[in-house]
Amino acid sequence: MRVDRVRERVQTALAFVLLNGRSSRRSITIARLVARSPHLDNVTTQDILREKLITEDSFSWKLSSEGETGYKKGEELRYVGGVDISFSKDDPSKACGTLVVLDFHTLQLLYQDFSFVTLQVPYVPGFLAFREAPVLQQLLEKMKRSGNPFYPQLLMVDGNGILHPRGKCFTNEYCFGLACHIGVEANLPTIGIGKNLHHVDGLTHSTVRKLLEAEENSSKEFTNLVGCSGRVWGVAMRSTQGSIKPIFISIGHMISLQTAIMIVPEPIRQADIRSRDYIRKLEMNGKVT
DNA sequence: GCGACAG
DNA sequence: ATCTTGTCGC
Repeated sequence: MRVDRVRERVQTALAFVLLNGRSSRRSITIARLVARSPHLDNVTTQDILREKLITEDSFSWKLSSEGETGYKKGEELRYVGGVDISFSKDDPSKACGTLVVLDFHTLQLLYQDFSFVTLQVPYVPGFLAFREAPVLQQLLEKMKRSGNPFYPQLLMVDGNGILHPRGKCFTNEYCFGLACHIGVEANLPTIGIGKNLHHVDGLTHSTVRKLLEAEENSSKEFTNLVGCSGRVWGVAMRSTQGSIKPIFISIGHMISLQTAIMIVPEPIRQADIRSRDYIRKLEMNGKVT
């Protein structure tokens, strides 16, 4: 529809202003829209939550790979959670939030839960959390309340962590993606994994492509995402076998990048696959309306 | 000529 | 995100 088109444009313009801190040609109109936009509350919310963000390792467990023996069972990383959302192809507002927990050693599925919701909040670049976080947090809450012993020690999130723009990208102040958001609110270590690049600090498709080619020499598995400011925002990880399209890993909460990249994104993939699979089955049976 | 940018 | 088209990037 035409209305949707216009809406989309406005939304994009709004996001542009909010993300870049500057306005385009339509600045006057946009400024008015921004003034009464609910996104402003979202900005404030992000600012507040970001105060609690921890960007270092802050957990009691250890990775089994770094120690030989001697760790008690309870001290190892065992329960790795992954969250993702899949959408109905028929109705974009109908979605299925998914939480899975895998055994980090065996990658066996220990827990899975789904939640169907109708999302009202639109997706606006930079404010993904306000659309997707609530569902995922509910799934976590539900599991925690039930006293499930497999409650995750670490959560992998389909979306970015600190690789997130909000104005002055060259400072450390403005970055707080979905993974950070969930991590802080759930008080869990989180890792953000994006399948597409969110442009931050001069990082664009071409920039990243150059970065990947620069270290092409041995096609390293991980390539640091270095922005114009010199800051490392995360890493681009090439999917196992010479795949051209990398995924983007950035820290969410209570974990360092070095630790994060040791915990490869298999869990997220599992969540993604299962979620998609699940919603398809249901739609085949006509149980989703 | 079209449109930047997580899902 | 999801579907689709076409093949590539400013």
